[in-house]
Amino acid sequence: MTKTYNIGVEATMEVIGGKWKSIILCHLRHDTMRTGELRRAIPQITQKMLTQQLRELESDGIVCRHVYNQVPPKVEYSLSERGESLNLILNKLCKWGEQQIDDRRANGEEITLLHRDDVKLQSTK
Amino acid sequence: MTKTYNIGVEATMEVIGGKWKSIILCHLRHDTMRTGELRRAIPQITQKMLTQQLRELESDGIVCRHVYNQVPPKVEYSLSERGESLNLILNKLCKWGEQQIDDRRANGEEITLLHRDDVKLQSTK
DNA sequence: TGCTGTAGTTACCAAAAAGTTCCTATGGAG
DNA sequence: CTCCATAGGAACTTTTTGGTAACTACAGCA
Repeated sequence: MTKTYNIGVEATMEVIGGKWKSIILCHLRHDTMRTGELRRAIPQITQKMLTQQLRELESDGIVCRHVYNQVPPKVEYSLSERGESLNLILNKLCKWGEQQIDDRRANGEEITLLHRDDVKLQSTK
Repeated sequence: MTKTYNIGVEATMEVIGGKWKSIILCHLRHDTMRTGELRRAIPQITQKMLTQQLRELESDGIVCRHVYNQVPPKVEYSLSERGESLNLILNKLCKWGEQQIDDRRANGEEITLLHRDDVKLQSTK
């Protein structure tokens, strides 16, 4: 009945794993975003997956959902404090991937990165 | 035909995502390990998944596979140079998860972490 | 009146990931 | 001779994850 993890990384991947969550979180690093903005920022995601993943992130305490009571609906998402604590990790995950893509292209692979991240790595302190 | 990523983190998660890969990699941070050692270190993994994930990590250039030509067989796995470049990220993924587990337990959840990571975070330089 | 944009739900289906079971080969221990 | 440990493979099933299409509500606009 007690939830058991063997190693910390399991708990982390439970939160940021899956096809979409880390991507959504990377976008939310910069701004608070509306549902439609997120959908346009992640063109391949469907409305269903976007909502579903955001709901899970919300119930894990990673993102905040702010509903404006108006029609047509307006809902904004942003990183919670707990979500912000992932910023450094998200930055590094982006950078590492960019580096691999560069390496692979230098190696002759046909591979493209559409949006390079311009976030400066914060110091680890 | 050209492989396209929208954001760096996609490429990273392609490599370390899934239920087992990040766990395997965390264990290999410390030592070169034999197949059986890994299997014992990750009790819930099956032989099949272990082999499969290690093969994928190998073909992504993250781990090295060293086969000793002897009977009974002996095979060792270790992080490649590219794999080592994930060390800092893996450490942070572990630490973040541990922190969350602590928070959740402090919050009354029944939750256990069997193996706390004792790796010191390296400086980012 | 009918169309648009918004955020979301639902039922259903497909694909990917993971799990189960049984199989291989062989030197050495007893 | 039999059994063990080792690393892995093959066939198959189950579970999880992701995708499709059709639907809601309502203000604003022409």
